[in-house]
Amino acid sequence: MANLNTDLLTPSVAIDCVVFGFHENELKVLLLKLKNIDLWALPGGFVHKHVDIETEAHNALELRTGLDNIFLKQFHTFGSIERNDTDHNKMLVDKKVIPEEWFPWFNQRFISIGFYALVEYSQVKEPIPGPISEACEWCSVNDLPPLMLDHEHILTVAHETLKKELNNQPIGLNLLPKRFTIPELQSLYETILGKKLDRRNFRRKVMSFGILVCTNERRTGVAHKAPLLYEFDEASYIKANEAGLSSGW
Amino acid sequence: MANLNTDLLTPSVAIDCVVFGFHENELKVLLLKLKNIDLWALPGGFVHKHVDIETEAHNALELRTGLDNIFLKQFHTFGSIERNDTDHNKMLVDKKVIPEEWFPWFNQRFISIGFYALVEYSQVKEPIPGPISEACEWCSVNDLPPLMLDHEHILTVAHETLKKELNNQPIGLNLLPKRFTIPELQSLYETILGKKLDRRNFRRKVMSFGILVCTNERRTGVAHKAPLLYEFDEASYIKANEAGLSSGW
DNA sequence: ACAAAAGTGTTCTGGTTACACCCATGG
DNA sequence: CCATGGGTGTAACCAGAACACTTTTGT
Repeated sequence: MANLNTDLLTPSVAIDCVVFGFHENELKVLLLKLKNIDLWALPGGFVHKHVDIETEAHNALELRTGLDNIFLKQFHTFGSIERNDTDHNKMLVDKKVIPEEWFPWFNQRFISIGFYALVEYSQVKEPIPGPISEACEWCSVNDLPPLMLDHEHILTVAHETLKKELNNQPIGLNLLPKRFTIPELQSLYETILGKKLDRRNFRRKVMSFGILVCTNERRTGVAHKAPLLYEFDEASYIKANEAGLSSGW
Repeated sequence: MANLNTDLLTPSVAIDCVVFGFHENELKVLLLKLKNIDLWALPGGFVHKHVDIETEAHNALELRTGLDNIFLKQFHTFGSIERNDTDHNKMLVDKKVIPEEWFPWFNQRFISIGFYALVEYSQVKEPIPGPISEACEWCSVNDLPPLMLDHEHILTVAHETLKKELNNQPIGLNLLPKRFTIPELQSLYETILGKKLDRRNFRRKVMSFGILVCTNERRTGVAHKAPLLYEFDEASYIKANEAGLSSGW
């Protein structure tokens, strides 16, 4: 986007991606730091006229993470008129975050389609900043820098959605390395939910989903008793994802 | 929209509303029949530049139903490039569904934000057709006429969403008259879910939600034992709606 | 009186909660 | 050898599923 060929883009429509990762028992989000100013933004972008919005979201994330097989899900579309803030856009020009020529495009009324993504933290070697940013970093959800416009709100809604999804779907395949221990999986759940769970009940419940395969190998080198390593059985995992976990009516 | 002042509209963005009603034990949807052609469409429209998308959806429905206090919820945004179909739009011009001047606007690449609405069937006295339609009618979800573009898909996704929402939220306040019997509420649930439920278990479950108030009056005039009339306790209903019903983690 | 639908209760089962206990490992 | 965390078991409890019986109404 060193150049902005607005003829190729769908007017009024933007996408924003909330990319979740998990590292050192913290839920992280991938954020871009804008140039010349202490303000951060969600990765995202505009929608080319001939490209599906889902594809465009994938492309945006591939540019930032280098990964091309990211779990992505649309969760909400943000269409308040207050998202459009001329003063904010003028400021972006003043601070040379965006060139002046881009002002008219940026100053449109935008509707933004929110996606959330789940990625394995360690697979993102070096997050890549975009044309209007000077850094791309993982930030802890509990300790966010100042975010532009309504991006903090978008992030919150994504997090809420993720919490709810835990009741309907298994989670972990996209956030954990191939092999992991049950306590690590539990820590992921606890981190997303923001509360402690009972060890024994957690184990029983996730085992009952029938999506975990024990590899009879153990994580070595750590203190205390070496925990068993598990993998997801991908076929069952996908099936559980489609069918859903909860009972209901 | 007898006139289409495109300067006032947000390009590329449309909204489509799936309006559910309940009548004679059938789940109904409000549909518009296009002029001069046997093709139906969801109510919806375009988004004015200075109007929130939620407000715009409300306005669209007020125009069709005359109601201004409709329960509305965004459920998905449809952004496939295949939604844009030039042949289809040419056909609309040929058949004089839309005037030729409108063709360029209609033939844009559109992203459509889907909303579903729940309304009390009997409160919609006479559904009102719009500028490109000659009729506005309730159609049974199980017996749909031919729908334009991807509108059947949108409708299906809305119905799927509604089914899932039944597990998290109480439903009925917006679909039933003020007073109703438990069997009527059950019939609503059965209709949405498309399956039979056990009378006794259903009653116990909905009563446990603590959102129903018994009026000690009975529905008279019907055959067999006169059932008791209930009302929703709105405060509890709203609380249940926000807090959610299922337990989960 | 009888058919049909409303209203109430009971059992059985499976999942959730809240625990106690033993095992392995690094320090 | 002991503190710490991993792994397993179990009793109490509650919600959902399946089902039988009584009550009330119109015909």
